[in-house]
Amino acid sequence: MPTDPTFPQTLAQQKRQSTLQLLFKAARLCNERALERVRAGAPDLEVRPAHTALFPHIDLDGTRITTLAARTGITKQAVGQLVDDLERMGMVHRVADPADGRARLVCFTDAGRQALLHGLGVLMALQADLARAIGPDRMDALHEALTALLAELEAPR
Amino acid sequence: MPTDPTFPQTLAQQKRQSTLQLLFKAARLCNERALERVRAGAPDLEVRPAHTALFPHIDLDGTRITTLAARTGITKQAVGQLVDDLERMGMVHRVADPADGRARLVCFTDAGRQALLHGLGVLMALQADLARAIGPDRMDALHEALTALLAELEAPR
DNA sequence: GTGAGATGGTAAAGTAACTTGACGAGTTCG
DNA sequence: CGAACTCGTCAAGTTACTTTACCATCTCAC
Repeated sequence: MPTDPTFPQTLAQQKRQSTLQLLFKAARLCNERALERVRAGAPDLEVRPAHTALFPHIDLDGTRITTLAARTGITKQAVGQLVDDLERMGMVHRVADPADGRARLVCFTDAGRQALLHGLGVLMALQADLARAIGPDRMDALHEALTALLAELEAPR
Repeated sequence: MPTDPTFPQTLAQQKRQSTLQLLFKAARLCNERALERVRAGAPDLEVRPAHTALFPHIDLDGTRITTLAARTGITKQAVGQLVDDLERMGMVHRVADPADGRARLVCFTDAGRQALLHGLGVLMALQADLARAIGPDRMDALHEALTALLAELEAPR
């Protein structure tokens, strides 16, 4: 019984909600769902959202902290902290970069690679479930529109 | 499997990126863009993303903290903190709820209403720009797909 | 080759945006 | 009336970052 049954005139409830607001909300909820499922599959897993956001940017043959920072759009210090966590969990390890004495490469361990595949599977399963719910055509349209949107958003200005 | 040459180098580099990953990225970038524009319009504005997220849920005739918490999906304590900030900035004020001695209604000040309209305008302008860039049809499809997706995501389980 | 700067990474502390837990004042209902 | 619930706040903790400062290494012009 959260609120009165009559719809309040908040600006969140205009006749046609802003598409961008929909986008924000959908992203938040999808993220929540995916994490729920990951945790359901591995109850004592202490990998947090920030860590999973890093995973897809680590190359299989290792990636520098600085590169990861550039790819994710956060500072190298922040990446360093996340890598510290992941190293403690045994998901990645740092190895010296043979090409540069200053640099170190963040590499997956076997456990890390396995977790990566598991996470990817969960994401794809969630996507499949959602596609079934809203119809594959809508999901395709969503994919197409988002691809175009990202091309525009990432375009140099 | 990791040595299989067809295995993607990083998850971000698959041939067809996960639609959900696209969704996450698009949301993040849109949010960034919108904030950029708001700040460009009002350089010394100290309203932060968390505050703006609260704005659209405040009814014009006032809303309780508890109601705001339910609408935004965060705790009432967190809402209380945000309202403290907004009150200090002169955007909202708390008035006693005549219907319930425990409750207080969060109401906009004139300055708050003005800021609300400004922010909404920025969001709509960004959306219009993006629609022009990717084509109105794609934007409509995006809107339609997201609406369906949200209906599914918010459905009680 | 060598010194000036750029680059890779770490350390420490601060901040934003939350959370959990405890609690007192006010309301509703059996 | 009293028990149970609800509204809001205070306090402390957590997550996910950031800014500032710093050293080690590399690159390049001279």
